[in-house]
Amino acid sequence: MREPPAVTNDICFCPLFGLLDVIAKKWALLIIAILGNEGEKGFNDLKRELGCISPKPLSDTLKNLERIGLVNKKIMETSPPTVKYSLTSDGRVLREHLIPMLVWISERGGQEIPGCPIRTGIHQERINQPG
Amino acid sequence: MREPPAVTNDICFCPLFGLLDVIAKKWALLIIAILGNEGEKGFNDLKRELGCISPKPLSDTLKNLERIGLVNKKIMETSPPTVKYSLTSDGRVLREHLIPMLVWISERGGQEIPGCPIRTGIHQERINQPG
DNA sequence: CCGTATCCGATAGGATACTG
DNA sequence: CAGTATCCTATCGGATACGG
Repeated sequence: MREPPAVTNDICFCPLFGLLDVIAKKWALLIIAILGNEGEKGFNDLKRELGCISPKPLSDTLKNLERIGLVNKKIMETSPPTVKYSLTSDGRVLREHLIPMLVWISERGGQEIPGCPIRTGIHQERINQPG
Repeated sequence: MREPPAVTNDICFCPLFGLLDVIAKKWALLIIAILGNEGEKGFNDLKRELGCISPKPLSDTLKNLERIGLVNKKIMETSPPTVKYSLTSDGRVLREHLIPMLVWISERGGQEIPGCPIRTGIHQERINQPG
């Protein structure tokens, strides 16, 4: 990115970029939305609910979300070890802001993709339950 | 993207992707936020306010936002012609959902970038005025 | 079950120069 | 002023195979 504006009077959005660089991506937003449902989820739970994501972008996104403190990863010492992802408290706050936006987007209607068992919109009850 | 899930019981997020593919990017979100301030803006107004964006991504993003009906482009037949970008009514609705999220993000604090005249947060009055 | 490794294609996005 | 053109790099993200 080019040097930020030098003049002090200018507004600079850099304070937003630490988070925006991670969450302003479709998978990240959906993961935050989904993680608030029904408590903790495993890697493959998420993969299944997202429907069409490859393991690599899911893994990458989860690591980034964990790094910036929105997602918590818990490893239980069972055998085999059980892994559970959940939102941190910050993640839950962010989600509260995010959900109305996603609901509106889904209600406005999106792209129809051939072969997709499309819904008229996201089922609000699926993304609006307390985490 | 891989084929969406075939089983009807599965949730599919495809309805979200038409919009998400465009707006789930840092520049798009900031442009929607800024365009709601102080009425219409020209290309270089936006460029200046965004602070560190190259003309190509700005041009690309504006075209995408216009294509999906969130941004309106008006060309006035002055000489030289005057171009003004503004939010459509849908764009304004989306922005209403977006702003609280951006404000929270900026208040939580982001990345400190060397050379950036960083603020403790976005000035809420700058992104919260009626469009 | 939970990923990592690898490879690959598509695209976001930056720098710069230039045009009407 | 409002972009377009060109080139380039980085990264997003998919597919598949594999390992703990």
